[in-house]
Amino acid sequence: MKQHGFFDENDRLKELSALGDPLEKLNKYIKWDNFRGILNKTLKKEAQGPGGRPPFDYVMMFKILILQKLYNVSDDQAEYQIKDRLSFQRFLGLALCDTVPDAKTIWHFREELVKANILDTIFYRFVRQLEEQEIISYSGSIVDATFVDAPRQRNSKAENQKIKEGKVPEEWEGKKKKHKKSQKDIDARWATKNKERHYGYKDHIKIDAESKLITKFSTTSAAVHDSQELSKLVDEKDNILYADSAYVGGEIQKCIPRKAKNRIHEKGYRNRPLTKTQKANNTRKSKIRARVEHVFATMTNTMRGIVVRSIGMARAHANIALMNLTYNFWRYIFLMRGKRAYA
DNA sequence: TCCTATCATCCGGTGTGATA
DNA sequence: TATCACACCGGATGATAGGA
Repeated sequence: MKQHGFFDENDRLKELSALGDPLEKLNKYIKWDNFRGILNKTLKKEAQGPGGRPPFDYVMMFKILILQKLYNVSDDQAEYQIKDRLSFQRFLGLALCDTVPDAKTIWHFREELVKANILDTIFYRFVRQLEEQEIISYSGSIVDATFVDAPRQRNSKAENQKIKEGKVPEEWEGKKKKHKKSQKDIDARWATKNKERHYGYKDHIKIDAESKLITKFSTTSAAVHDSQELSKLVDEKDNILYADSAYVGGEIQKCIPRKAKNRIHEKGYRNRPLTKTQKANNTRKSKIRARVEHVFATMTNTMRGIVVRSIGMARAHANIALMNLTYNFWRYIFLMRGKRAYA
């Protein structure tokens, strides 16, 4: 395992002064044992015989994945930081003398969850808990998307052309080249926004306007337009729907439930600019819609970036699900801690 | 002692930033 | 622009730990 400096002193001080001990609060407010059932059901294998080394506690392993998303650390870093930090050990319920899972064990655990495709189930199970507690009200919903940058590939033009066609370049095929193929992301795509180039995926989310909790999400490559995923995000629970002008269009209106009030921004066109009234309407809508930007800001600043380091859509989707779930945990402890009007 | 999950290590591969 | 060091991902395999 590699050990190297990752957190500088400023990080530590910032964390201590601004957040107190967030991990302690995560343990206080999140009922981790609620996830034990689904994790055991999915991961526990039938014993093939007597004996065998016992696996690490699945809930503890799951908490490690949340730690990784909260602090944006790799598997190797997670192993090192758990050994190094008492706050991490306390969060996981480990004593100083306890064995810490190897970086590869963490990788394998995540891989099992990806293969079983249960991170969505876990995410929506937590959303249901929040609905039952009436923390999510659906009095207003906001839809938006953000780029999730992935490691940029250095493919040749010909290789990129093949990938665009949905094929795998021949040079990556074959027994000898299986390592190369496993390192190549053929699902991530390029996209440009505000003259900035992005490579990777998109996290399309719907949040509850009042609590700023994520209630639904979907993932695509970065090249898919925001509006294409709207139908997957809206549902009958939505009463008022907010979104920016990227979601304007004839087909789009069809997927909005009839009872839902449409508060999507109006869009100006060439030779048909917005009127003063339309601009004023957009400004009024913006006051609510902007709340979704706070979600992305928390992910960028507090959770140290919206990125994935994995390869392929399945793993990226799992990592994005974990990221959204971690954000919801974070937001939940904030709401529970203050017990004050939502900021 | 057996069985098997996990560990340790190696290898192949990519991306990024510093430097010349 | 090329090269290098470093950090990291993903997979394979033999060794090891620990319960029955």
